[in-house]
Amino acid sequence: MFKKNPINSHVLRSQTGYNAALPSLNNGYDRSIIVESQDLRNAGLKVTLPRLKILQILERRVDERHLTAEKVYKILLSEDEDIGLATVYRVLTQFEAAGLVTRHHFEGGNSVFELASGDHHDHILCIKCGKVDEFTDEIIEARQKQIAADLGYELTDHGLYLYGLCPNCKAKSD
Amino acid sequence: MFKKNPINSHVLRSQTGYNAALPSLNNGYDRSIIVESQDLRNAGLKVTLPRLKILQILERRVDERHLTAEKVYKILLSEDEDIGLATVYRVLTQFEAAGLVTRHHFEGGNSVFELASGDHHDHILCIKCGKVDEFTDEIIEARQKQIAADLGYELTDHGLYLYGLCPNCKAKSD
DNA sequence: CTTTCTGCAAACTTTTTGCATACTA
DNA sequence: TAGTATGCAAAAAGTTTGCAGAAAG
Repeated sequence: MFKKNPINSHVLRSQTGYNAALPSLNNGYDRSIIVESQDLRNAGLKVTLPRLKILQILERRVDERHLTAEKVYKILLSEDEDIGLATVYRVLTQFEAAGLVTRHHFEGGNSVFELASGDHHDHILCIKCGKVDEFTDEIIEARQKQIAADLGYELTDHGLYLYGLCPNCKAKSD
Repeated sequence: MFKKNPINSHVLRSQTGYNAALPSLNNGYDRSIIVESQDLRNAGLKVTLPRLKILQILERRVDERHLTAEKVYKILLSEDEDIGLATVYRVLTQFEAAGLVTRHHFEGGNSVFELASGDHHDHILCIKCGKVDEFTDEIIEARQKQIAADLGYELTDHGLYLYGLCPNCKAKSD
């Protein structure tokens, strides 16, 4: 992996073998390397530094859960991780295949990735600031199923995207 | 425009001046050059051969209303039109700005263009053969507005995409 | 030790842009 | 004729891939 960052390499290596947490190496963010590592193993992926870091970045983003590959890459750079953009794409694609993350194609065409949270939800995006909120609606879900059935389709997936001005931007534009 | 196709250049030129239809030059598809030309003018666009041809292609596709720029380009090529891909992109973008076409980002990220038909509708796509059906549902529309309002958003647009197996593909996979 | 993974660079795909020439009105 | 549009080629932007070296198990 041509690492420049021995500390993080160590974090990774240290937990090999399912041993306990490493408080001294904890950077304040990753409180669950063990859990994350297990997530990776469960997904059939080897535990590697890039995968762990990317997974952590996705988990850490409680406020901005939708990230582009580029954004993930920049976050990695800002944390002095020497992980290539190609690897970010590969890892995110693997995560998607493993069901760990979901890929969306918001307006504009770029892929954005979001930690798969199990529960289905739809999105509403602010066209001005890019804010993304999530919601679910049983009525819409039910209608979708009905519509697919009426048209003779076997529904496998669906995406609902609402676009508009978020409360903040709406206030500013007044 | 560096035309190689004098016949079509002529079609275009002949109708300059709002004169009548040109049956002898009618290729069997474009029954309304005059109407289309007026559509372009109304959109604030000059009437040019590329714009006319692209508009006609979009209008002609009753069965497959959603085309990528690449697809439009290939159709043009197959009709011996000497129109560049860059122009196709430019024209489609202009059409979109003028409200003549709608741009979608179906799964996969590529832009697909569809003639704007005035009425709003959503899409259901076959993940196997690429078939696209359209539908509208008042209940869903109403819920969307309600959800946006509840979240404090001012709704400007929305897209609902259902993915599944169309009746044909479903039958085949049985 | 074997298999899998990663960094890098190069290839690809889709879309946009600059510029000289050609066309519309 | 003035101003806009187009073709071509080159540039961008986003994403994927080949390969040799490195890490995981």
